[in-house]
Amino acid sequence: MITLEDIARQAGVSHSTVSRALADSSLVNSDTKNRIQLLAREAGYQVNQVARNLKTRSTRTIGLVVPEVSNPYYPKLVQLVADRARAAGYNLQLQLSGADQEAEAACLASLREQRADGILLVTAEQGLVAREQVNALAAAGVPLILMGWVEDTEHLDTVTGDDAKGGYALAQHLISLGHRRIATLGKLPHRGVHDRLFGFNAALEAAGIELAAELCIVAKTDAQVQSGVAQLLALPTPPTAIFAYQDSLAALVIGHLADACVSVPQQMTVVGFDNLDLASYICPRLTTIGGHIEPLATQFVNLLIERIQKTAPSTAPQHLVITPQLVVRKSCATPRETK
Amino acid sequence: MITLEDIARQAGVSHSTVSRALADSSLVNSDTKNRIQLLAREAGYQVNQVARNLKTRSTRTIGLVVPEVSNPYYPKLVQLVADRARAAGYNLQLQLSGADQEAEAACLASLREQRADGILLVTAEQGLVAREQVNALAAAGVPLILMGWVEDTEHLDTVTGDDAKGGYALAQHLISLGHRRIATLGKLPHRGVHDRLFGFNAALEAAGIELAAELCIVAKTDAQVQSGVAQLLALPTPPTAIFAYQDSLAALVIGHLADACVSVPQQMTVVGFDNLDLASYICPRLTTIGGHIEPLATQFVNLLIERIQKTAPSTAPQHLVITPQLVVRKSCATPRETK
DNA sequence: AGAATTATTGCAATCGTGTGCAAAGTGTCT
DNA sequence: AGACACTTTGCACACGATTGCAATAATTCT
Repeated sequence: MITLEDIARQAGVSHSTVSRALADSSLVNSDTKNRIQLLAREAGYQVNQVARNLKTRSTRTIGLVVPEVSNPYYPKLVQLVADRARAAGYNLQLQLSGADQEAEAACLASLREQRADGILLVTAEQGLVAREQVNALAAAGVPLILMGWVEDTEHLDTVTGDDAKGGYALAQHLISLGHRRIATLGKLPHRGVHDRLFGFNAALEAAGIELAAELCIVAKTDAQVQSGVAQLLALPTPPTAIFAYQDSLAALVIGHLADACVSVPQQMTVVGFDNLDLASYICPRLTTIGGHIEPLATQFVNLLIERIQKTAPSTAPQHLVITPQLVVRKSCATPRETK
Repeated sequence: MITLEDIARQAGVSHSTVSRALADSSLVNSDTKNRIQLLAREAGYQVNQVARNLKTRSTRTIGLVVPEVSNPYYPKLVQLVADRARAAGYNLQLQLSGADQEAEAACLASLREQRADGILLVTAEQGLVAREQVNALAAAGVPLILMGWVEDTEHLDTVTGDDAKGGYALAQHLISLGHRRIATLGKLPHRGVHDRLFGFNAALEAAGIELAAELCIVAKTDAQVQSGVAQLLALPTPPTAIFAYQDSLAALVIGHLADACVSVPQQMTVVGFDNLDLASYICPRLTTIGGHIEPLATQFVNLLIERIQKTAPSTAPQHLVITPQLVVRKSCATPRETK
């Protein structure tokens, strides 16, 4: 691998001059500068960023920690973050913390060892697993932004979607269509007042609709969804609408309904959350909540870069909240009883 | 940020001893070793990998270049590669070359500057855009594996799915169901004998089925798919089956067929390619070609690591080919005319 | 006891850059 | 001609680790 020294020897100057010439410094004679630049280009010189990073104490790298990229929510986020990072001149070091974030601490440790200039940490259902490390990083002054709502993070920068508001809007939509018996299907018990299920239920309560326990299905895997759907259909009075915690679950629900010869939306209304690409792939196209991922990603990266470059208007922890929007498509209808 | 020197001062030894102690070298007294290790842990010392990388001339990082992660094919690959890389103790630097690979050269340059130990390059429809850089890297001895079939790469290590064989199997399946008038819908003119469309058409020809020009639709975007489907349905004798170049296109096709009140598979058979997760999400679940991505990813990473560690059985360029399998689900039926 | 061996430790160089500072060179002005 | 300013260049150190080699201390052997 060819170094500054090699070019210097070839040009008959010192490596300092080559360094300055390639940095286009005004301290070198423009003739020699051109000569050196040409020489370097011909020789195929590529700067050794490792050495540069050591010297400059900066890597122009941001670390992005997400649980996985199998779940289609995350790739969308990764793509947006990667694009914005690149536009700002940063490299992206991707770290996958595992479906249950079990490797979160290891990811952060690795990023810290690599001296990433800043870290974007996306939490999921498990919350903030590596709380100690995050606090240590924050204490050490490493720029770090958290995505997703987690308890006790007032001292950290956070970017969050207003899931509760999204859930609320979704429920209102179903109620306005005339639905009264509405099932929810999703993950384990939700994460408090900032959760989409919480908002959804809040709207139901506000409309005076009872939350029947038999209409709350806990399901994550395809098999669980299948049995959940079967369970709902077997009820004496089945629901007329199902809210799935996320689009991919909604897609599975629709599949299992089709297997049971229940057509969507004629015989059952189904809604999801996140407006992933698959929401417009599947049939019928899904009514869902969307528009939050893009601004989330943008703010996520922007805030981090402000922190890295210390150009943020305030040094106080920021808590950005993005409000998502209802996206109406074809998976909802008025309940069949009222038809 | 705390350094070896700091720990050394605190322990009253030289930084060399600290370095050895943390590397668990047998050259240091086990008492001092323990003392130093404890001290380092308490002080929250994290090795500076940048400095280490410079000295050891290795980064334990592999660069992965993919066009994008919006297209659901790539996240699946990224996930598998990331898991295997982590298992082997390597970090992953993700580089997105853009939907049209326009930034491919920049990605490679960046990875080279960062001194990645090895590079995994995934090409797409555009082929190998940054051919010069790849040849330069290969000449410089940087381990690099190519995924995807591209012309004139006999001198490089490659890992490829046998797309033609997959296409062939798919066509045979449709033929065996009785289909004779079969449309193909996909990207721009295909890439020769290694392409899925090529294999598909080869099977049709082998069965003596004519390839009508009006049944070959070129489409990439949703709008193009929509008009393509409309075009097919408007034919005097429409096809009884449609082969979409990839699963996501098949999903769109199914959506537009539904809009036109054509039910799948009763009135139209549809097949895709790749067996992405969405193939089992959508309704009806998609018959497709699959099983290749996992072995592709595994071989991809394994071969690279063998190259990096110079443990490969042969130094000659390897050309690994993975044969995919037919995955039969619910999107195919016998043609309606014969019912 | 003295020599030889072994166990520990520190010194110093190195990886490839960036950069403050001094030195040398060039040109201008009085 | 000499003082001065300005341009251009190189020296040398630093970034934070790893590691060969020499030096010292501890132990064993004759």
